[in-house]
Amino acid sequence: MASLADNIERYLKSLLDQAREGMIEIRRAEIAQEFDCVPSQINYVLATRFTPEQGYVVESRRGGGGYIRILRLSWGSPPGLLQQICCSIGNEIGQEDAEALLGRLAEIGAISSRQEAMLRASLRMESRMLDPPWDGIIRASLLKAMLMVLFEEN
Amino acid sequence: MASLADNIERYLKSLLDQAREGMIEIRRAEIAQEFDCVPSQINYVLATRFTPEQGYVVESRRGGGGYIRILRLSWGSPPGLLQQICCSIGNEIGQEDAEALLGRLAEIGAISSRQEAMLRASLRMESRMLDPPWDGIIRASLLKAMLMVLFEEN
DNA sequence: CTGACTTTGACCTTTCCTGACCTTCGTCGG
DNA sequence: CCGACGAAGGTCAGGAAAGGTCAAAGTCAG
Repeated sequence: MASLADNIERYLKSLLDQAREGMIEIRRAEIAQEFDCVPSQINYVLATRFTPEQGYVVESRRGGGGYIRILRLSWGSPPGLLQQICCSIGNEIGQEDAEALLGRLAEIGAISSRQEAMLRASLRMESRMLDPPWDGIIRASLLKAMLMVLFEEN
Repeated sequence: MASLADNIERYLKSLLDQAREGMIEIRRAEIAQEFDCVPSQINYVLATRFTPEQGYVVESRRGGGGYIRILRLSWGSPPGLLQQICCSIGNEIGQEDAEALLGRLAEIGAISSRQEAMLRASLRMESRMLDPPWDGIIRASLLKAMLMVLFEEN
């Protein structure tokens, strides 16, 4: 059921969980061999699941002794979290960035996966109904409203 | 007479009953094959019988390893009340009706007064930015999304 | 007979995976 | 010094594998 890309993603994230400093260094060819796939599959996974929007930074070096380094970005202290998020949303936000943000929130446990699913579904419904530029503007305001209400525990 | 759509609906709901977490993940093509029908019949069933108003949220992903995920909302207690509210909102709602609804939710303690204030502010912003009929539609969508997320305990 | 609900199929979009070919970097022989 | 070579990683396009959309045709109760 889970695709190869999903499995590689999970594996890399589990490595990140174990690692201190939220950083790991891998050899592309090694990972590819472990999962019995072509090396460029690793690039695909990195490009689709480890973007800055999703909270990761990837650097690499070619040539002999080359490597790929993955950093997991962390948000600052919980007190200012909501403010940081709202700031990063801005006045408008694209569908992909919005969903990446939800994924990130779920990953750090700020929202449950059920809440993530519902917010995602809401955003998609809203997306289908509106055209640019309204969709981005409304999406941003919807997201901020929902997060504010959600984090206002009680 | 039980139509094919009815049978598929019953089947999916029985899967949901068995599943923990009130969530199942299916492959469209598989279900279609089990019922010997075209895959798009599954979309029809989902679109007509698993809507948010009926207490369900559907998420999906395309492409290789794609899936369809169905979540059943718990709606907390008392069962039915929030679902009724959600239904009563309909496809669109006026600014006044929406604010009245928020007032009632705050009165019965379903949301805090801070939450009420924030939602009210959000609704007013939408109103200023959108013209009929979009404003009513987006208002309804935002309200329903909020109810779904807020009353999803856990 | 008519309107609402079902069912189907043709065509579309998204996501995944691979393989051929390209670029960068270290190193080693001349 | 320096240029060829090997060992990384990068790019990109194409084909395959899902699921989505929409409108036309079918069915059925009233």
